[in-house]
Amino acid sequence: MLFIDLFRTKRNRKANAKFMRTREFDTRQAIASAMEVFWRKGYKGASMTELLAAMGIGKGSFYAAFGSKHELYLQALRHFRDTGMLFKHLKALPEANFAYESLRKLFDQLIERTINEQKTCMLGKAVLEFRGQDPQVAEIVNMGISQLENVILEILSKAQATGEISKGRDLQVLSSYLTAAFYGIQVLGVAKPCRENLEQVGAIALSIVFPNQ
Amino acid sequence: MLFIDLFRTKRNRKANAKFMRTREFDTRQAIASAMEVFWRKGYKGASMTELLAAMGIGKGSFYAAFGSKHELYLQALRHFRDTGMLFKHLKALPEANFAYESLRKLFDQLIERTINEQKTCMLGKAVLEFRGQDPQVAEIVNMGISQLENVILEILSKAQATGEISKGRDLQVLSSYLTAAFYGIQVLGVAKPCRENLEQVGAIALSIVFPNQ
DNA sequence: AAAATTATGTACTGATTGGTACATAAATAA
DNA sequence: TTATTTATGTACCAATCAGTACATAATTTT
Repeated sequence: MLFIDLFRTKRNRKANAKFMRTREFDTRQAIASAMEVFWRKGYKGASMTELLAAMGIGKGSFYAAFGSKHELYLQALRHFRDTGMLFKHLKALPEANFAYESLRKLFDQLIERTINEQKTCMLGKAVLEFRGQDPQVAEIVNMGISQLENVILEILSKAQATGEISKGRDLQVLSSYLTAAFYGIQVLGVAKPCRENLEQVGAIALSIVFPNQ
Repeated sequence: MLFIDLFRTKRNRKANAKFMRTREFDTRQAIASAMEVFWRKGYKGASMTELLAAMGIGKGSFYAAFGSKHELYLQALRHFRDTGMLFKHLKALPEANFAYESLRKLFDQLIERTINEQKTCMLGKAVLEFRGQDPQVAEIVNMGISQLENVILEILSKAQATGEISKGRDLQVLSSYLTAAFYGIQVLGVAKPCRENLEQVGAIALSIVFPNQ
């Protein structure tokens, strides 16, 4: 309910209207579908025609519900960020015993996806397309990347508590570093889709955090 | 002369014509100007109107000389690659004494540019925009990134010869790894333009290659 | 100077862009 | 059933897209 209200626009602002035709599509599902298109094609590369086809709705419904292509893009970016598309399993495994294992899995899945689907993190793609020029995009992306850093930081913190990582190390910087590696592998991976090479690169990136593995 | 011939199109195919009006613009300079626009805006984001304005030529001249926007983009990408835009100094300093210094400088300049101009490597931007879908773009980018890897590899090789890097290490993988770091720092840098953080990340990335620094 | 050839600028094209206007359909409260 | 409100589909819009056609300007060989 609260979720639905977020998407009410000018024409639709009376939240507790007494008379209204019910919406025939699921807003969340429509955003998810649009996200897939933006993810593949980027903002400029995705046309309204394509987006509407993917969402399965008409122009009338769309502009009543979302207002503009740009607004839809922001929603799609938020959806990507809030569903943690590229690192779901990290949150799903908060009790994983070994940080090394978790992060190794993160990189392995990343490499797999990069090579098989040429799908890179949508936030990274947005970063390069907008170069921080669009403040709204910038904020969403910044939050999303901080989120990834924090998830990694949590893992590293637990590892430090259990002794898997030595006490003196600056985990804040290490999580930034691993995040950078995360994006670097994607760019390199699309340009040169060689699994073996990427796995070696990932292993080196991790070896600085876990010198004993 | 050979350079000019590369840009002859259908209308212009008689290479040794006896009668011809001389071209009023410098092809190379025009490509360089177009490159700046593509670099900032991407392929889809750059309109012909913008490109022509930047190049300072009219439609007639343009289509006679280049054939299409896509063709111009390929030329611009090649120009970017062949002028080594983002790592000029690495080639300028082949006799640098210490590999660590050279690479440190590479990362410092990269961070500076990323933060000040939000300008990331055009090849990386092309990678994410095209996702390896355009074979011509893919080939140019692949070559360009290999070029960067090779420049780094050369530096590492010399360092291994002088003992700055120990004998047993796999330099091939290390240069791929540093290339990934190179791109990762850019993505992270545009998303979160914090110089201190990026410098620390860069230092960590290098520390695995030069554990004694 | 005349013939030959290419370069350039301009007017134009059809297709596509994101977005609007609006008539109609659907839903509910009265 | 009727009044009220919102959702939906369609026809339409101006602006912009990349690209063409072509007349004219410029250059060189003859």
